[in-house]
Amino acid sequence: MCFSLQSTCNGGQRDGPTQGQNGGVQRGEAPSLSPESTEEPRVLEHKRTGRALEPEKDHTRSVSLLEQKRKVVSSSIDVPQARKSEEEVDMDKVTAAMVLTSLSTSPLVRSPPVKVSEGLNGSWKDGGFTPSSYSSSGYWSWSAPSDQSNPSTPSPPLSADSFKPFRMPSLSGPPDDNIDEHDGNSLLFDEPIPRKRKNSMKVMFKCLWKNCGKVLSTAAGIQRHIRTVHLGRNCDSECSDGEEDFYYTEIKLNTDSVADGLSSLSPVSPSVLSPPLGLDQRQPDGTNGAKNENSTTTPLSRSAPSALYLVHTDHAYQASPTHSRTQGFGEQRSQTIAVLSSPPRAAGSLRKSRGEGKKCRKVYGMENRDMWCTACRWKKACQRFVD
DNA sequence: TATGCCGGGGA
DNA sequence: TCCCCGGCATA
Repeated sequence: MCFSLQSTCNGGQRDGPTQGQNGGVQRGEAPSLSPESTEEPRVLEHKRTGRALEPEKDHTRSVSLLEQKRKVVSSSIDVPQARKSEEEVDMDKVTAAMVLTSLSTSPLVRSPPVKVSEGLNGSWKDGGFTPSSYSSSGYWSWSAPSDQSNPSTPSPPLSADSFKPFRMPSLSGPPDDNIDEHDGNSLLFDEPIPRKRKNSMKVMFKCLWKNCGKVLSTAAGIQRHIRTVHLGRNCDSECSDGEEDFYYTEIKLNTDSVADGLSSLSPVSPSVLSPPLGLDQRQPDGTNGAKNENSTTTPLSRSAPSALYLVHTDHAYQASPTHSRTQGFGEQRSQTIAVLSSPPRAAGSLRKSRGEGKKCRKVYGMENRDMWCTACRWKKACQRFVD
């Protein structure tokens, strides 16, 4: 954005020792250096120095010309009274038009609407913000017109480094960067980080049905999907027993670390979060045996990029007691989810819990290692003192 | 930190 | 297959 305002950008260096030498630009002299930037510095100087009140001059000049016209007309034309009043009516119209025109071009009038409705490009350019606040480190900032009366208004305290990556794209960026001035100030200069963090996690709901993996943004949507597509129920959620709760999972996408979270979670991508195979291996009565644990967890854990997203486990236990018949699966899924949150190495292995009983090591001690069972010597599961 | 033991590698 | 060990999970 500094391309056509290079001189102005340099001139914006307030504290640098080379101010006025870097490019030979002093603030306030920018208008004479770049033909393309004549309007912005003019507005810039408008309040600060009072030297260049071009819009108001124009306004005054217009009114003066109008007055002269009126005088000329009224004096040079000797018309009948009726004709004269008609002339006056015309002149009144012209006057009104001129006044309106002048008012509409006056920056004092235009500024407030600029703050609300205009985009950033028009804002600073037309007087809403000044290019003089372009910092020496090369980042745009701005100040409200009311601040322009103080030439020494310091730059915002926020370091420009943290501000640049977010601010610059906004000039041509998405609409949500089109923030109003106050919001922008608070966002950019006060606490931008919490705001960003707030938006950095995106909660999605992923269907766990085999070969589906559909991802929806709402729980209701995924429930409806499961109910209608997989469970074959065409009724509303009223007739649901909540079984669909077990066929989707809630995932949190960290949009900070995932460049394009949804692209990696394409509904047709089975590599990200494979639906639990155990789902289709449900026993006829709808329950799942623990024997499905291995077949369920292994493919999930091996393929899940657990570093990229977190699996929210809360609703895994939100099932009402009426879901007790699927509790086995609930437990299985909770284990699956835990696996997803773990490093890939630990996944897939259902490491049996550490035995409580004394093992050869404890019984015989390290000094009597030759008395250990073979398994213990080999650091395998003890065969002598089996739990 | 100590212990149990899985997974993997070398012989 | 035997043997050993790195490394992880758990108490």
